[in-house]
Amino acid sequence: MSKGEITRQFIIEKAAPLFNTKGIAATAMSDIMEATKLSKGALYVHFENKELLAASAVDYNMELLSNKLTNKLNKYKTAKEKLYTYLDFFIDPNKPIVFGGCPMLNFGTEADDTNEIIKMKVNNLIIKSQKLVSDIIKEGIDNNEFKPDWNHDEFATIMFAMIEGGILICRVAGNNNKMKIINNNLKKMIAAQSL
Amino acid sequence: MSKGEITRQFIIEKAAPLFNTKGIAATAMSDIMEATKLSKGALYVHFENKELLAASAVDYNMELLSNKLTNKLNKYKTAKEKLYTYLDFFIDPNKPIVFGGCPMLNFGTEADDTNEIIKMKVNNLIIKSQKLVSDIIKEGIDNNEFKPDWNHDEFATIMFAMIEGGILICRVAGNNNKMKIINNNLKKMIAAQSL
Amino acid sequence: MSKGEITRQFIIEKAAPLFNTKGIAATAMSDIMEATKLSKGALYVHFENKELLAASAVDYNMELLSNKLTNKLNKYKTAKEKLYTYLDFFIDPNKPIVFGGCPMLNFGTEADDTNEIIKMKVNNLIIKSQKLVSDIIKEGIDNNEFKPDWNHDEFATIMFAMIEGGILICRVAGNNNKMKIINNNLKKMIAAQSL
Amino acid sequence: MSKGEITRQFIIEKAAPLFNTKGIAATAMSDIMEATKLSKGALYVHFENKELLAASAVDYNMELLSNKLTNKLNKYKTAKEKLYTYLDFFIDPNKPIVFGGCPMLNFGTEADDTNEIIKMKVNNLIIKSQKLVSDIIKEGIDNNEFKPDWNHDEFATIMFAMIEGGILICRVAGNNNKMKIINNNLKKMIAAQSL
DNA sequence: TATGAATGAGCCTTCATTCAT
DNA sequence: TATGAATGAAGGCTCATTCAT
Repeated sequence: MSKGEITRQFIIEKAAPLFNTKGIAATAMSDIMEATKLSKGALYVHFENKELLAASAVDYNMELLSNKLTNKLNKYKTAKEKLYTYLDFFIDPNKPIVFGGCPMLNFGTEADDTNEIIKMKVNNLIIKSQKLVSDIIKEGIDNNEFKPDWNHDEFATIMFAMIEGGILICRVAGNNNKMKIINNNLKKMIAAQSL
Repeated sequence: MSKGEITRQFIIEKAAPLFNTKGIAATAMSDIMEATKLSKGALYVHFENKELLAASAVDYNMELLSNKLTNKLNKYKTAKEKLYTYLDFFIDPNKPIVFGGCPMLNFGTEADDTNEIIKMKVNNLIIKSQKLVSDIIKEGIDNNEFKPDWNHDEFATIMFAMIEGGILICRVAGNNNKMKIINNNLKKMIAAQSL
Repeated sequence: MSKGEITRQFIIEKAAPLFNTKGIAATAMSDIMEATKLSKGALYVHFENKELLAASAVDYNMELLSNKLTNKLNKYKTAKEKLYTYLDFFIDPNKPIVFGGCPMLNFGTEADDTNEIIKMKVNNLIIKSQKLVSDIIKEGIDNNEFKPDWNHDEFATIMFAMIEGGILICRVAGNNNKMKIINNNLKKMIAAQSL
Repeated sequence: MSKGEITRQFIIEKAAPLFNTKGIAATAMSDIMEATKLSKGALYVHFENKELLAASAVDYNMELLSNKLTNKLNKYKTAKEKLYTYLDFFIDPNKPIVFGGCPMLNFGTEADDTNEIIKMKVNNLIIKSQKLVSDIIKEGIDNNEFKPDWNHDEFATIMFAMIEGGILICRVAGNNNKMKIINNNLKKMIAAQSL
């Protein structure tokens, strides 16, 4: 990695939590200057404008979430264990895995009406996330862990939606009570499909 | 309503969709001037600062949603009908009842880390929304529409979370496909508890 | 004149000599802030952007020149006197009537490749200037001051071009020697056509 | 020419039309980077700062004009032919010999109030240009082409001024109509002095 | 020589807010 | 109440220039 690439990556890593916390519009280039201790000009050496830096930060936040989740899931073998691990991964929205909370939720709601590029980035990960769950279940069906007629696609959607909704509820409430209920109920649904 | 109150209300009505669409940080007072065709000074006669105007706009958006929903629900008698109506009320997130989409989702994600007052406002409506569903079910249980052991509180949470998550998915996707699945599955869960 | 119009005019009057001296590109809004002792925001209350302010300053400089010239000319009756007065009006390019020198020359050369609007403004005054001279001669012909076959249109062009070229030479030289020669020769040409 | 000198010359050749078109103030080092495809550092190896590069570009533009003109003139023998060729050399200000138009006019008007060094460079060429014409006429007088009492110095000034003024008029107008008139009249004046 | 990362002053512009009218 | 002129901090961005490599 060249010096430029190192700095570029460094900027992204410092900017990502800012954007995910305050939002894109409310994060100023001067906030990123402060966080990186870099000069204004240095930021613009590596990013043509704020929008492109924000887009990179969105990517970074989403990849961070994806990678951390994938790493966790890879430690488990059975589909059921994987699904439970997935659910527990999101159990504490007030102490989130990615600083600032779920980037799909944060950037998705900020960008839906105003930023087509970021909207598409978020959409891609939302689709990928549901596919991940759906594929785990499919695997579980093939391994005779789950009932063969379980509609894995629909359940993946339901599970994803419930988790995101749960994150919203809990972050706004300031506690994770409702996520525990959601987590519990999803586990029950999974158990109900287990053989 | 005095003339002042009329103007104040007029400002809120024009500002509310702007805040709900662009977000609070990205909405400038000049945007509201343009939308209302009022002068800078006129805005500040009625609202001490942007934050208070934003707070009023948040209230307005949330009340608008609440009222429209309540009005719809009041047209139905049975709990089941009410629940189904509730679900169908959110069936089209890309042509939302409140311009800009669900204010709980929009303002909740923007405010969770940065604006305690708005965070609390959103939290109150989230709680109220779940209570509304929970109470409908309770009533249904009393009326022998639903099984008496249905955990109405938990279902209200699940239903709320799934709808909000569904809104996110659909607005970002640009289509309502996933909400149909969510709607369908929730109706099945309700039917499963019906007597 | 409303307060706003007064301020607007005041800004133009202070900005005009700056633009005419340094050029549009080299004149910063901060230069105008200093010259007017107004705040940055105040400037933008009255002018949408620098380009529009510059355009107004160009207009002002050109009108100033036009008006001063016209006033001078109006003091004389005969066409010959008017032409001589016109020539003497431009006799000292290093102490120009309009601060910074001839705006047609200054803005014309800066704008010809880069700013269509200003280019057109300058073109209009150049045409008007030649017409002014041409019309004076025509009047002189009608009054039997000048030979009837004098090509007044062509002479107006020649005279205008020679004056502008003379301004260039003299401003760059730092003295008015060459303008005296030009002035002299033009007067001889006029005398040669006099009856 | 060493490699360094080749690069230096290359930079000047690419920068010269930019400066002559946009003006010195409005031409950024980054414009020159783009035009040369050279790095920031490479530019500063060859030129201490923008001002010195601009000065070199001014020189280059003026020498280019001078050389092209001299080459043309050298093809002719008689003074009259030379004068006519000189005039025709400037017949099309909207498709100028030097890209961006006459550098004396462009840099003279930009520099007169702000840049003493460039002002002097322009002044030198203006003087030299007039001397060139004056010397041609002097030669013509010695060769009995022209009347011996023709004031060659004064005519050189008049001719130079008229051409520069004509360039201004035509570039701003976007057509060469007036230069044709100027060209024509100057030729008539020359013819009037021919034996 | 040449690169391009880094600087920081300065650019034009927008912002929320104040206040005389 | 309402206007809109005025403020000045802050916004995103560009500039000429420096310097380690």
